[in-house]
Amino acid sequence: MSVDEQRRPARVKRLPREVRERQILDAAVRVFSEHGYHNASMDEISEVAGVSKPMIYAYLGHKEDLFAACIRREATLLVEAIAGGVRAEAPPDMQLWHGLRAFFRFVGEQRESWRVLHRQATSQGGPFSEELMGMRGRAINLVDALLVRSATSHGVPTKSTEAMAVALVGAGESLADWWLDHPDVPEKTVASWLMNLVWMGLGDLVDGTSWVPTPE
Amino acid sequence: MSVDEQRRPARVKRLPREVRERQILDAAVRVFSEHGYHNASMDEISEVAGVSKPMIYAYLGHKEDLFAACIRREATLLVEAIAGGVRAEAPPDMQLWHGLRAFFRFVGEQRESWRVLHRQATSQGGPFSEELMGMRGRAINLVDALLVRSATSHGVPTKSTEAMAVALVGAGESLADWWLDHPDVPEKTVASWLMNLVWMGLGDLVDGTSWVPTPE
Amino acid sequence: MSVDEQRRPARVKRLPREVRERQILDAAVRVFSEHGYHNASMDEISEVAGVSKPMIYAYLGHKEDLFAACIRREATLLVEAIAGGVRAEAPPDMQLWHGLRAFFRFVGEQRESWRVLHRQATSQGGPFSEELMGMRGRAINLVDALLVRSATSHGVPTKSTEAMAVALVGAGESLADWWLDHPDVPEKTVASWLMNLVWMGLGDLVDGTSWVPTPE
Amino acid sequence: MSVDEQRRPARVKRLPREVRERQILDAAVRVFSEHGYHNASMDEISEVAGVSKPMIYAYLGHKEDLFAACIRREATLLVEAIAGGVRAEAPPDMQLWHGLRAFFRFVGEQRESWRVLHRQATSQGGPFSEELMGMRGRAINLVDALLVRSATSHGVPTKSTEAMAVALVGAGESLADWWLDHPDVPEKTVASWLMNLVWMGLGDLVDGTSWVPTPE
DNA sequence: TATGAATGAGGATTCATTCAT
DNA sequence: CATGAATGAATCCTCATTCAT
Repeated sequence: MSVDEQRRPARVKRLPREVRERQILDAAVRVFSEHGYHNASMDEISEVAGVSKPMIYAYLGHKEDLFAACIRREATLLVEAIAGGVRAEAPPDMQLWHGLRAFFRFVGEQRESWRVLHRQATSQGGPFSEELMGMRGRAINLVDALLVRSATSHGVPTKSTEAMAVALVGAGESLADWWLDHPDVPEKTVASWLMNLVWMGLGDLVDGTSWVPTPE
Repeated sequence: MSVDEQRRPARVKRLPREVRERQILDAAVRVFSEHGYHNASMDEISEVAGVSKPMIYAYLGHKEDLFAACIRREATLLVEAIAGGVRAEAPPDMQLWHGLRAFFRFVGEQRESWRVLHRQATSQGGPFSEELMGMRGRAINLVDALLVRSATSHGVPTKSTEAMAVALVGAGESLADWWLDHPDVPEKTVASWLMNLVWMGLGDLVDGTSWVPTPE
Repeated sequence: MSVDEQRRPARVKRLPREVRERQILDAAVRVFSEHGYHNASMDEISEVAGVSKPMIYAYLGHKEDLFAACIRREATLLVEAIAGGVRAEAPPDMQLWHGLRAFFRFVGEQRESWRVLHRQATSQGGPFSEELMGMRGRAINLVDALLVRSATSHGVPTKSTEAMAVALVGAGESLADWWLDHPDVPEKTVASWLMNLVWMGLGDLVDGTSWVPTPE
Repeated sequence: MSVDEQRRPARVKRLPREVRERQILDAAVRVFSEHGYHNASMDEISEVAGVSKPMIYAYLGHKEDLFAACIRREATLLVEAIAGGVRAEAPPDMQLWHGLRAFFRFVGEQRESWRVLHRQATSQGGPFSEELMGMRGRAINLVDALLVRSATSHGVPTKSTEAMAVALVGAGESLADWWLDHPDVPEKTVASWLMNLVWMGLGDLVDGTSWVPTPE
């Protein structure tokens, strides 16, 4: 089996639309993830997908639409993966823990998806940000909700929780990237590092402890 | 004074090379930050710089080189800003605190620089990553060093410090972005949020406390 | 009944060929008239016709053929309309008069047809000109015949009649276009304007009067 | 001298902008006139002009702009030609006569220009119509003014003059086209035919004579 | 008979880049 | 030192046209 056959689906004729759409999206994710949005050419995507360009345009629209479709699909997968990992009835810390593990598992298994979501979508302005920032925002809200729940259950003011959530999501993204370059570290370990950072760092939300600069 | 005159330096002839280079870099940072690397055109840069394109090529090379030069300059400024804020003789926590404040001050004051560094450079593959990732790496190392010093001084193993540093830098970036959209929050507040997250979260490095999942 | 149903024939299966062809031609005339030959897409025609593209090709051939068929049909209608208006036994002037009235009636009632014939067909080079120019030529010949008959019956030379006929047809076309933008003018009025111009202008054919430049 | 050299200007380097613009417009008129707006490709224009496509875009903008520029230039030439032929102090009939002669002279000498103006521009909807219809409108107004002057100076109502002018312009266009296919007829002859048609046909404006249908 | 699926081929447009002055 | 003039090389996108069912 040649490399080409590995990379390109054997060019099969007359498939139902649904299948072709998936083929195209797969190819697009691969190519966008590899070259970035701008350097990815519709030509290469069509070649990788084993489909002619007109089909891409017919089924998924312009380059922007195609990219948005990629993001939408991958982001949905990610969110579902995380949601699938969390147990709603568990206490807040366990919820966060399972969410983190699901997140890192996703990143580990779907490298290309993650790269498209994090690297590419974040940096493109305009129409994509909306699509993606929506997803990111949902993630942040989720974490935020967790923090608020923890905090209020301890009678602590919640003013900074949104910012905290933002910080944590950023930490997670950054760590995920780092992990991609250090594949030897087991997923559980990375997750536990972040969990510790997060949970301990949120001590002040829980017990009111906080660091304050010593007056100079 | 017209808007144009504000934006474009009056086209003066026969300036020394040094000056021209600064003009060009200023323009490039502005344009890259506004449109992103790919959508920035050399034409616009030359126009904004008030310098003809051949000059740009003569002084700063191809588009990639120019972009790298922008990043190099801005990243250096950022690193210097941070370094300038830190006092070497202070205890680790105060060093981190001052570093954070300097970082947020830079972000607040040099929005365009920050956008180029964070948004643009991160997403471009290839030659820029190297340039930028180098800088980012240096920041991470700095934080790492701090963590290591704290940890070792308490006899705690240091295996995870690099990852921790990565996470913290990510949290900082993410928070900085968030802050750009919430300008009402004072710089000191944002910094203290992150400081608390960081410092408390690092508790385990210092005193061995850590969160562990309850066995299910 | 929705707008779509008004515009598109309900997609019925297994119609006799004749009916399908009419559906297609109707749609084609509509679309060509609206967008012009080049900007009309086979896709839109097939959609408007409520028929799949392969049917169009099977029944009416390539785009050019289809366009030619449109022109042929509409031109035939126009010629028939005019012929139907003329009474062969009437004197030349009354024949012209009735022909003109029939012509303007057609233009007023079949705007789309007229637009396809005049605007689109005229400007497309190549295969259409032939089809259309044939029709136009027939119209011109008709007028020409009338002029010749009038002239010879007065013993006047007929050298310029063809050119005169051409001029008159052009005047009619131009006036018809103008009329489309001035719908308040009654058809009879427009017709009489042109009739007067024509008939009086042909005075020289009839009685030998003519305008000659005064020697300078 | 080869055919190519005849057709394409020898590719000369580094000409001033003005010259290049004229070269490009010349080529564009030629190509548009030959293939029509839609079938004319920017590639062919650039080739005929002996200039690369980017120059065309830099100097004259998009295809639409280029076409509009062609029309504007040619229409201006035509109008100037006619204006140059008319003597303002002459009586109305002589003015019309000289205008007609100038018009036919222009058509005879600038076949390509005429084809672009009449065939192409007329049929393209949208942006061109405006440009051209403006010119055509001016021509019509000119004729109209002449008619009005003649009519009022004879105390005749002027209601239909605009329509008459439209008809006459249409007759002129049509006759000009016909003439292109009958080059043996001398220009003066064609002009006089039209002049007679016009002037005699306008008799009713002047002396109140008119044709009326005999009641049936 | 009728169509959803598929594509070859070509067209407009835009840049980064470089001469020649 | 400085630039107006010029282009090669892509890229996105669309459309008429045709299989295979």
